[in-house]
Amino acid sequence: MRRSPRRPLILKRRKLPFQLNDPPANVVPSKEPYGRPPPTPTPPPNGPFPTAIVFPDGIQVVSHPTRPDTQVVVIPKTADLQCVIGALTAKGKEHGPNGPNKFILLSGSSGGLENDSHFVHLSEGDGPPPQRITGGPPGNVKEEGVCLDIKPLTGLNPFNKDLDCSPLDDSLTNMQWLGRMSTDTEKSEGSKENYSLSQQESQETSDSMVVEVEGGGEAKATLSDRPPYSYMAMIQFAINSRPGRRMTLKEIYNWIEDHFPFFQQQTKPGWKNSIRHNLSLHDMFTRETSPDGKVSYWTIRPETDRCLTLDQVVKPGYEGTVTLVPASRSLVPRQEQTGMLSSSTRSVARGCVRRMKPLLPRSDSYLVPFQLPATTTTTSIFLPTSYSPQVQLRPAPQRTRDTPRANKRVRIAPKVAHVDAPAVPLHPTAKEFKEEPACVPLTPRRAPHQGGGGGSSRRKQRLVLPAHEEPVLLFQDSSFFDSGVASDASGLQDTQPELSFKTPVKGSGSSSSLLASSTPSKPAGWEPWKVTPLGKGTQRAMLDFSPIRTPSGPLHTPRHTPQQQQQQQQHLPLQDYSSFSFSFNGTSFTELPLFSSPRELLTACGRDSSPVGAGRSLEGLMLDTMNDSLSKVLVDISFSGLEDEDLGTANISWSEFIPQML
Amino acid sequence: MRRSPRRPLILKRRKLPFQLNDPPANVVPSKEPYGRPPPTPTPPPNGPFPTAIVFPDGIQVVSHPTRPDTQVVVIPKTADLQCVIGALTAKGKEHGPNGPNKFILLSGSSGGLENDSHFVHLSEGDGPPPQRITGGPPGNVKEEGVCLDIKPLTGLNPFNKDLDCSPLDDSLTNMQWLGRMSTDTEKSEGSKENYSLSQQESQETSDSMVVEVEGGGEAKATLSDRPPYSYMAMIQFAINSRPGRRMTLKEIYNWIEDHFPFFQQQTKPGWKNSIRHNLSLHDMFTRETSPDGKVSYWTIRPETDRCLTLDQVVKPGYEGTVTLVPASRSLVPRQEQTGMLSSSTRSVARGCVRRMKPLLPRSDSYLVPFQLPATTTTTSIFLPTSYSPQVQLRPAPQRTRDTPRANKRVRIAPKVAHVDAPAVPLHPTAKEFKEEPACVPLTPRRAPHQGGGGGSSRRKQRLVLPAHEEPVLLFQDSSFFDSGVASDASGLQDTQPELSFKTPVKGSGSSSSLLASSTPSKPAGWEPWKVTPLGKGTQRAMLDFSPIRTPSGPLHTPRHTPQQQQQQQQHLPLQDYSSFSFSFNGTSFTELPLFSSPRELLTACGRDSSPVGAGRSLEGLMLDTMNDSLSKVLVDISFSGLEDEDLGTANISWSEFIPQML
DNA sequence: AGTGTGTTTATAAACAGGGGT
DNA sequence: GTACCCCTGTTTATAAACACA
Ligand SMILES: [Mg+2]
Ligand SMILES: [Mg+2]
Repeated sequence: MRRSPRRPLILKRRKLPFQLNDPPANVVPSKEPYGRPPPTPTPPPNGPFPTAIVFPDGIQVVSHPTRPDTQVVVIPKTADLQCVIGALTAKGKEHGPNGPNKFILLSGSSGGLENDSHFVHLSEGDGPPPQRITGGPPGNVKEEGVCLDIKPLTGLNPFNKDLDCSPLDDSLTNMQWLGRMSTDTEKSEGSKENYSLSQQESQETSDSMVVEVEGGGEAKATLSDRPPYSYMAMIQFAINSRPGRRMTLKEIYNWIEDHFPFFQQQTKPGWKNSIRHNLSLHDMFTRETSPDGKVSYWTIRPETDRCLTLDQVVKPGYEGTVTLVPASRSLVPRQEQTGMLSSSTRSVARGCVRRMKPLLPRSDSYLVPFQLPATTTTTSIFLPTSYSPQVQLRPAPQRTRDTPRANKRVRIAPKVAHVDAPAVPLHPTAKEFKEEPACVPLTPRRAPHQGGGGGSSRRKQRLVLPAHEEPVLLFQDSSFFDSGVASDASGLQDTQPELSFKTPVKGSGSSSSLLASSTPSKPAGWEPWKVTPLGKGTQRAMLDFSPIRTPSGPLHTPRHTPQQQQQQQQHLPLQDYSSFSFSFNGTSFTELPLFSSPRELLTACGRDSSPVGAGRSLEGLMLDTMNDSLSKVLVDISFSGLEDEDLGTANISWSEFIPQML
Repeated sequence: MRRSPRRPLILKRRKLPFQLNDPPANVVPSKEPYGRPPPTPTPPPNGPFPTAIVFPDGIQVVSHPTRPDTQVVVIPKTADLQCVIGALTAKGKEHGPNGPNKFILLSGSSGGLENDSHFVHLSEGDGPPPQRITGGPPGNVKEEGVCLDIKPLTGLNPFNKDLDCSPLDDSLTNMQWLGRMSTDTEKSEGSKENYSLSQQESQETSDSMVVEVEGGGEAKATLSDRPPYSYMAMIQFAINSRPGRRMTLKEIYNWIEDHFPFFQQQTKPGWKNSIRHNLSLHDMFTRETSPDGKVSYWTIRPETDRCLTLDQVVKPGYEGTVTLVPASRSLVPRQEQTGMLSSSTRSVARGCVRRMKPLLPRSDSYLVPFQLPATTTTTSIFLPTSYSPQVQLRPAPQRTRDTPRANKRVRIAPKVAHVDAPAVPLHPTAKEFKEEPACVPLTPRRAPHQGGGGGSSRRKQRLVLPAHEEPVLLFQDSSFFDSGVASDASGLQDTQPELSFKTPVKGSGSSSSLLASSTPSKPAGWEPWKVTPLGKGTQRAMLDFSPIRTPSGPLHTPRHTPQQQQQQQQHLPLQDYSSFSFSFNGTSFTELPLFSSPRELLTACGRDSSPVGAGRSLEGLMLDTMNDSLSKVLVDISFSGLEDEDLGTANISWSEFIPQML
């Protein structure tokens, strides 16, 4: 029934199409009613889970079909929270620290696993201070880089505190090459492009060669599967992998081919067209010219650069992401890919014409990427710790009974236009920041809809303006996790708490100092009124993005007391939540160490062109948390040491909010 | 060979594909070399011109196949300029003021008419003060609206000075309804949508009903042909047709269907998807919400609104553009189109599934649209005369022999972010404006590439930054007209000299007063250096957009002395060029009352989101004038009174530059 | 449950223009 | 010197996935 072979590949909430290379049918769709889009084909349901262990209240825990360290917990709506926690605890302890320690929580409401399940994958380091991944040689690290460990959590036990993260044991998520990029900064740029290309790439990926591609599980995606990242994401990965944070088009091609071998196998160059298209389309990518005017480099506009790198979004289930340039590729001259060969030589290379496979859905979830400012490169772009992405682990609010729904107040930190000049000083004294005004200068556009009252609720997807009339955004019940925050893991679609979240609450407005670098001045000519406040009225869930714990040191974000002025809830110090903790709000998670998925990291700034458009960049912090059901939740739970204390902490949060939800 | 039925429709430089409804072939293109896009199919050549009159030097004048008032002049490269002028004069006098008075100038170099000829259609009023089209009732005109007459020039004789332009005799380019929109402002908005819709539309198009659709020529496009406008253009037409300059989605649908019946005939709703896509994609379209929050209106961001209306781009050759809601349609409830009918009712309406036809190329050329600020509506958006689009008719510079090529200096006025508040005062004292600095505040982004010297020559299409190191842009020889300025008339693709051109030359920067409304402040965080200066280095031709003569009064732009600081040429007062005059530069037209085509009007602001992005809005003023050959030029020459004086004026310009060209 | 509206991504393609052969 | 081809870059069109009211 699918008519077009060119069906767009949607990274978000993929319906697991998995139909690859359908021949160009091009059937004339004479059956579709006029004015109505063709119905979305229903994907076949996922395979049943093999082994199910039934806990009290009907809670079932089954192994994930593809991820050995993950289990799926099917929770009936009638299940008791204590049973859920008990089951999770039991399972968490079952295999010890090396056993499966990730759980996908699924609501059993719809009679089992739904084929269009949207998983939220929360990966949160729960150890004492999380390990910090420093960028390569220690000398290259200019500031305190912040790294939230997103690995299978095997490194999160209290003993794994090595700061360089080099020997992670999961080969599929190997991040050894993380620190390699810091060396040889700005080396051989603009000269001997082919050679320097190989140098840089081999340098970047030399350690990756140790990864065994064949070592994967049975159902895992192969190397040649299409990566679950959008073109925009991959381009960012590529560019940010370079010390200079710039790349020529050819280098981008090559980087993507090297890291996502799927594209090597494409016989048609359409994907390159798409790369170019994305570069041009999205304003976040700008072109610079070498001093001699000979070479064009693509860069990421600093205001919009969230320093996304592949390592931050590396997904264990997808092997291709970690993969590696085969030695034969990374070291040989790349004439073939770069068009250095004559056209006749290239002509013979073409063979069977194969269409692009649709994007592979992430097998089940993805680990949330975090902005690791300059940990992988020695670029001048470096964020002081106070600017680093942080997620505040907030305690569950003392949910008063007043508002039946939509009472969890969570704020989204405005995207602080990322100052990538090293001249930007650290702001260890960030505690003086006021909260609301921080948003205001950042949102000159898409401004607070101060016009009419209601305003439409239709949102620019994932853009929510912290309207100044409601700087504190409200959660709505059962809207948090379903298909929302991390979506279905189909490729970097979520928001990331980038930089330190001012979590500006309405009130004093002194936070502009950090924000001055982004978009301090409201552009003339822009009229904030009347613009439909995206997400207004119907906005459901907001993450309280607060400074996360600084990985290797004390928290740099003491001034985070966001909602206090407008909320009755207590705000606990962050340290109390350094371990796994999240909470439900009503029937949904409400305040969470939720790392919004990197989606907005990738999308928010894409089309925005102006620094004043940082108002639009703020869209990047909107969470995809506006769903109504918490039927499907994927949560990585780390039983780092299996201490009951940690579980107890989690227990507090859960026990407080899960009852409403289940 | 064309593989995909979904071939995009390119409005610019259409190759006259005219292949409509090619069945979904989807042939596997096994013959295309790897890495190389399939070759563009060569369209069949245009039909031969029937009757040719040969003038000395081999100059041939033939009747245009489709436009009765147009003749095509094929000029061999060896032809003498005087012969060209003589031929044009003879032909111009041949039929008197009512005879054919438009000429398409074609270079005979390539052995005749090329099938991919790109015509530049210059329509320039040459009478004394050109008539002004006032917006409807005189009382509604708030400022001196500027209207460059783009009609068949029959109204440009010195006797046709009526200010309301109502009785234009060309039915195909009927603009009678221009003034009608001014009445009933803000009428019945948001209430009884269907009814008010009909009201507004019938009001808008009531006079258009007199247009005879069947009266066209033999080869003319029919009503159901696809309009030559992009979706973005049509949306702007639609929205700007409303007094409030806002429309709901349904209204946009209906407006487009009414004015472009082609879309009525579409059985598949893909075009609506495209409408929605364009609304979302382009930042120039924003959504507003009614005070009660019930209705969403789509608006055009004021900074980016150039007030384009269909009447400004009305093209005589395309009947669909002027056409008119049949009475049966505009007055009946529009349930069928607006989805008011039940789905089952709609279902029966679907019949044969027909694919969208590709965009019709403009039959030959198009009349350049001008921004007629608020002439069609009584909206508050109204440009004072000094802000109105203006083209300066500059004298041919005394071309010194110094630079063999690229010596014509023409500047592009930065797009002054369009102040649509009537509060903006006129600036009759605009002569004090300095030239360069005006550009600077407008181009905070895409800024002057002050990094390396050369910079890449690849441009963001039609965006040229007046790099501050070269505020005066240079023409390159034979680069002006071919496919450039007005392109091939495929749909609103060109730049328009919008607002008054500050033509900021490097030097004193006092022009910011007018610019203050647009984007006075450079956004923080934006780093202008290193951005590849689009069009730099290889930019070929720039139009010297200077204030055009005010239609019904003295010129309001006395301060136009753009290049003088940096050029050796004399700058004549504008009044000297009030009549037809244009000149060649080297082998190309150089300084010209050239109205860049409306393309940039439509495209420049589309994706830009920020007022600071006015720097990007400046792209809108980039001309598509970067071609290398002047092989094909379409020029409307108006022999308004057939006075030899007028021709003499033209003669001066021509004689000075045509020799190098031909 | 279905439709309409809105947001994004993917893909193909037209075309410009530089540079190489 | 020119024609042709490839590469890079810019836009537009179209389909589709998905959110959400
Ligand atoms: Mg770009
Ligand atoms: Mg928009």
